[in-house]
Amino acid sequence: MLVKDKLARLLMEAALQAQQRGLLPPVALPPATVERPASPEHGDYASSLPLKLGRTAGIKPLTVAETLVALLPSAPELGQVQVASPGFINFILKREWLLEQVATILEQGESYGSLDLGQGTRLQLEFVSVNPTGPLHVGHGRGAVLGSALANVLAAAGYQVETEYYINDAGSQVENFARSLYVRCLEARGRPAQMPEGGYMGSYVRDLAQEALKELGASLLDRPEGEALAELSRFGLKRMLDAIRQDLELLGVRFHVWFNEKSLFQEGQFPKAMAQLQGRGFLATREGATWFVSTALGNDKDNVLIRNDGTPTYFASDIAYHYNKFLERGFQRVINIWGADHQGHVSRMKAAVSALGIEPERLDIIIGQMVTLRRGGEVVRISKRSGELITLRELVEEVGPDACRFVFLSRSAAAQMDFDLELAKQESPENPVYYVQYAHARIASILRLAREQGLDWARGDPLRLEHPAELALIRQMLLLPEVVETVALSLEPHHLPHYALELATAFHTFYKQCRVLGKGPTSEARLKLAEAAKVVLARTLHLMGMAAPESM
RNA sequence: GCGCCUGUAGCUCAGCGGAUAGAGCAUCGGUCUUCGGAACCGAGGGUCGGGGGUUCGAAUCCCUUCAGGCGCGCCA
Repeated sequence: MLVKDKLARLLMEAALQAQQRGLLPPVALPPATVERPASPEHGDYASSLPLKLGRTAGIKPLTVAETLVALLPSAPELGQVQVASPGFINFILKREWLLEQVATILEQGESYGSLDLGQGTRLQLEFVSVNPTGPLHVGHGRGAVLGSALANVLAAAGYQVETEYYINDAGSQVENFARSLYVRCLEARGRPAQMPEGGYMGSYVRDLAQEALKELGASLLDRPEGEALAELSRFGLKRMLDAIRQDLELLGVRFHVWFNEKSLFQEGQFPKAMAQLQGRGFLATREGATWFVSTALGNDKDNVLIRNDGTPTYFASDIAYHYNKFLERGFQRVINIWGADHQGHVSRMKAAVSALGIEPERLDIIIGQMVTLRRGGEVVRISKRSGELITLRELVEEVGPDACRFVFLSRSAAAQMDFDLELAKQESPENPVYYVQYAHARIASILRLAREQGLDWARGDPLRLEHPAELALIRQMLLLPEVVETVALSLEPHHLPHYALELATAFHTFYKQCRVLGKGPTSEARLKLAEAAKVVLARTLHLMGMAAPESM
């Protein structure tokens, strides 16, 4: 149990006691929130419960605070407890307990920070899911990093996580792509042709056309158009998907499952989902099309599911897809990470899910806002269907995967972000990314040296630690489980890099002030502390999907 | 026009009901005979876009207004 939760429980016990003894009126108790005060003068944890309770109880908050403190049960974690005006209770962790945690962390090793919050809940996390009709760009990278880090954290928080990439291989964009490719093939053989409306203009289509001709043979173009298109579609999709997979791999992003949209139709999910909607009265036929009556669920308009030419819309397959996630595969929770351009899709997807009879709370949709890419002062527009683009691959190759991950992660998904390529590169030596990794490498180096010098710190006793910088470092280390909880509950991984920075700072400060290597009990204790700090740093980096280097 | 997101230090961003608003970068000044200086210590820099309100208390909640982004397809 997290320390803050334990303190909250102690407070509740004290409050109940106070009510039983008639020291507090029997009013409803507000939740005993325990938070981390901004200033260290206010202790390790603080609660404003007396301020809240004071109002409803009609008693001076300061008096409430004193009453609660007097009745507070003792606990091994708990050192001093102070009352502060106008009605705060400040908790200071017991020094011995704090120091014992060094050993606890070393025992837990890489599992330090793990929680049982999810209790094995089966959770599916779907992200990236870019149409396989072009290379990944910078914005996709953001979603990829967000998703993979979140998957790590949710797994650490006790969820049974499955990550998935949804391949849109059935829609009209795929046809559009195949046709664009076809046109480029014709052109390459000196047979001018007209690009389709909204065709894919990127130069990669030309390159792909060359490859297609080489691989499939130029005779392809003499076959009936339908056959050629089908052939090119298969070829193009395969190539694009391979490229996408490789690009993601470069960023350290992998998926458990690559799910084909087509399979929804091949395996009968689609009609089942539609039947489900029909049976629950959410379908209507108008103007030759089949509509989802989302207005019945508070949406501002209905949406077409099956066009009057009989083909299903993207929304319709997405409904079948979610039918499959929840009802066929039985995930208890589903999280989708979408780009800002899917904003309008959110409320109707939620409506669709509840129309299928699934509690909409089981579906979370995270919208990752736009990434504006800059080279120096110049803004680079990213567009897939036309013009040139900065690919994710270029970005990763220029900046490196760890720096990419760190930068993407440190902004909240809801905020648009600027990614300045020049800065990210040029910044490298002064980059926060390296600052954190450097702390880890530094510890590794110290421990190496210690071993070379034949030092043995196995019996080092952390209870000997007393320097303020040592205690501050331990306090930072103890925060990791809370950060994991925060991220798992809020689905906001951006807390991770900020924590990593604070942890690294605490270590560097300690290192500067406290000589580690040497003989004697103090050194042995400090070596233990450094080793534990390394564990926490490594875990934090790994949760972010970054390397924890032994040397740099 | 309507919906969602965002306006916090020169720049990029945290903080999203609590006690003097934080970090990184940039700027300026120190540390420099010991374990990796990719480091440490310190300083300056802010009417938290503006205006109302709720509250003992608001950057944080509500209303309004301004600015930017993204949506509002029988595209995905």
